[in-house]
Amino acid sequence: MSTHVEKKTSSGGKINKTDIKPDQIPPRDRIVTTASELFRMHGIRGIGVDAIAEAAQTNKMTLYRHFGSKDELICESLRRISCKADGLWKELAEKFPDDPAAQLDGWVEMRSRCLGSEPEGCDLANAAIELKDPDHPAHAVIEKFMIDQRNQLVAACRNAGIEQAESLADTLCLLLEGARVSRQASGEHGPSHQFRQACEAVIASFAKRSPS
Amino acid sequence: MSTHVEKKTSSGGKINKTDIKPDQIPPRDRIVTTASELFRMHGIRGIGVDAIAEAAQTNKMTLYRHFGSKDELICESLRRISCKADGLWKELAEKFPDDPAAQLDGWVEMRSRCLGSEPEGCDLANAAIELKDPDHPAHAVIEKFMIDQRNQLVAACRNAGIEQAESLADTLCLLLEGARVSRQASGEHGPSHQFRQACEAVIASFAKRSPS
Amino acid sequence: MSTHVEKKTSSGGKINKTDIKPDQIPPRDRIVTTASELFRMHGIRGIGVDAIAEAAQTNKMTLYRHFGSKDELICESLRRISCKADGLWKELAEKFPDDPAAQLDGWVEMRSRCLGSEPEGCDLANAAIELKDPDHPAHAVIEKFMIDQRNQLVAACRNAGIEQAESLADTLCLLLEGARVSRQASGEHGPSHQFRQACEAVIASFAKRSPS
Amino acid sequence: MSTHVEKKTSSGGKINKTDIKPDQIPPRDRIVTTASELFRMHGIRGIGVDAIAEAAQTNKMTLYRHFGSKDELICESLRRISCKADGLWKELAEKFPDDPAAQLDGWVEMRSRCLGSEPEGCDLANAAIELKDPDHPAHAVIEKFMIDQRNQLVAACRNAGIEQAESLADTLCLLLEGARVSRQASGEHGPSHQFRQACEAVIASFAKRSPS
DNA sequence: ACACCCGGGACTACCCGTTCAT
DNA sequence: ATGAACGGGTAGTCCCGGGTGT
Repeated sequence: MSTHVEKKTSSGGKINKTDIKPDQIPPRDRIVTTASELFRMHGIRGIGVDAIAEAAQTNKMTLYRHFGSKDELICESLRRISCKADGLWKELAEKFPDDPAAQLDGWVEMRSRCLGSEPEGCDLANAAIELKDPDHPAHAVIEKFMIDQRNQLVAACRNAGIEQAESLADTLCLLLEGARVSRQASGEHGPSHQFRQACEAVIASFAKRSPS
Repeated sequence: MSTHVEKKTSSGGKINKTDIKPDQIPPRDRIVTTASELFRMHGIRGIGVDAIAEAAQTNKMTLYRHFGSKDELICESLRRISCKADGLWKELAEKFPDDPAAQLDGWVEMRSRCLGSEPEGCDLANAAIELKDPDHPAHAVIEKFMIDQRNQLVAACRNAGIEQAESLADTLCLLLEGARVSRQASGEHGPSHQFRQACEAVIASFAKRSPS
Repeated sequence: MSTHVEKKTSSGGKINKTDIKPDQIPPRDRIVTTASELFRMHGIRGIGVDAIAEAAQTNKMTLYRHFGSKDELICESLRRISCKADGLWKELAEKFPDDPAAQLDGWVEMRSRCLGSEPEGCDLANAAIELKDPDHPAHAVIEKFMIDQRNQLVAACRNAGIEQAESLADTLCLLLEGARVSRQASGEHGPSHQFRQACEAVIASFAKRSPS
Repeated sequence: MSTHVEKKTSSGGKINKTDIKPDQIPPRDRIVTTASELFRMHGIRGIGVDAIAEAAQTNKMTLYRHFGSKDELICESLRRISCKADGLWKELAEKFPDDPAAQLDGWVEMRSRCLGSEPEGCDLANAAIELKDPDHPAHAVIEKFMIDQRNQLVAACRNAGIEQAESLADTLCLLLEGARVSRQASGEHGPSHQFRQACEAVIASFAKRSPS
């Protein structure tokens, strides 16, 4: 497992056009970012702190001064990811102000596109599956994230005038998680391709029941 | 066995032929069964061949004579599980002969009950998530299983008179996988509790569109 | 540990620093001590490195890092035991200072008591019997030990004023080894019970011949 | 176990003494003899049934038909050896008829010579040391042998007019066993060279106390 | 920032006692 | 009756993991 740490984000994400040094960003951030990426690629158990430190262009000791244990790093990594996911709703709100239904549709659209571009599925859900031990501190992070996601979805549904917002939100959660895991297990031509249509159908079905 | 200190033959002597034999079942089966269970409990990466051999009341060498590698054992274990899952459809067919709609409902019912009793979700899907390496031989097994499952679901839908059987089957797949992973990530009070209602609603929705 | 299923770090998390630490003593010492005990109980050939490592609360690799081979471990174990036996003479010298005859009697007394409390006999002698291969490195350790033991016995005899110190020492050696092996072959009611009286008689006999 | 002893005669049913074949002796005997020798050379645990069968110019199956288990073979081997040892006393009785004292001296002489020619010591005692498990059937054989040996020594002593025959016999036993084990642990120049003199001195000492 | 330690997982080669198919 | 196969086991190797002291 050599370094091979080239940032593939020249196309999207962090644009660092000004920095010649890749390490202008503080080590802590570099470590978390690198860790997240490697966790996603190889699984949490599949990558070691050694490789993370090396890929982050630092050393194990610095890593341990910042995090104390791999478990802490895992948690921090998951926390960051969940923050980034939160930002997504703000984007939608900005993109479709005063149009909750469009926000909901936008969510489906966005998630649907992610299914193609991010075949690794949901990092948080994957972590939950990989970390069987229910006492692992990551589970708290995961659970909180899941609740937040659902709440935001519920809010979006409610704003969109859906009466049974909770039910719809739950259903959409199931479809999303299902599509993500199905993407990993069955490939891109499996049931996950049905995600968008299923969402739209379900939303339509719930909207019908609700007096708009 | 803590220290293997009890020898059986040259030092232990006696062994009346009626020695405790908890293992009428051949070692190979014991190993696969035990492995499946331990994989489910601790994850594939979370359990070692040594522990499997010990739990199967045999030793590492016998394990390796039968399987050659842990990867082979993983594949065999997944194959068994997928066989068992196949049997499930036969059960439904026997239980509701000549009533395809009831079979479909029975599937929902059965899956719904499993969600409560088997919090570890789908072993195959979990394995797909844990085994990131796309070249891992297990992926072939998993993919085949997923296709089979989907096909059987498609057939059931079609038999039940659904016109867009593929779409419904895919949607149900998504809901099921989603519910299973959500069960692990969010606990039993998360979106997974919505599985049954969602399935029923979706089935009803598809049935409506199909002129039976 | 039956299944090693309890992981410590990545899945177990928490580990408060005050984790149960029954092992202030370094692994190397634990291994040697444990090995000595298990060798004594089950014979050198009767116990495996795996069982030793497990009983020493470590693993095979650590064992091999410290010793390189089971044979080395055997040698080290025997060396330790022979050191402990050396300390015995110091005890006697401290207990009976300036009274060589009492030291000799004390030796008989002590050995006699050991016959009852340590039915496994002399580890070094047993090892010599079990390890038939004369090229085994343990034989050097054993031989050195035997010579040392005899020399100390000779010195004690000489200090006690015995003229034919070598002969007496050899005879006492024979009686001791004989008693120890007889203890194992014939039980505690066999000839070994005669050890003390035989020693005393022999000592008296040699003392008589020596004009003090 | 079914066929006991096959007929070894090459022609008809007569016992043909003109054996050209070296394996005129029945397989069972060959096996036991070979086993005894190999056990003595490599230790009981140090040799396998495979090697025994091969050395006895037969195969494992035949061995197992005759003995059922290695443990049985061990026992039989030890039984034979103990028989041979019994014969030794008869020899002495024939050699020195009506002279018990000479028989005792002869015993010492003979044992002393054996110490030089048989460096492996007493097979029975060695077996007792190697087979730590007290439940091993061999221990019964060993114990019986030891008792017999002691009894015969006691009888010889008593016949020689020793009053404290038991004490002397026990002492001689200790010296013999001690010499044998010392021979293995310390080599031929160790305390075992003192065996003869020690025996003679002890006998003389006991004889003195007894009114001849 | 390096080297080190302990731990452990996967795997190999070989042996032993026993049974079975031939 | 003979060799192959089986179930069990042990010594030993390699590599990587997390964590610590320097």
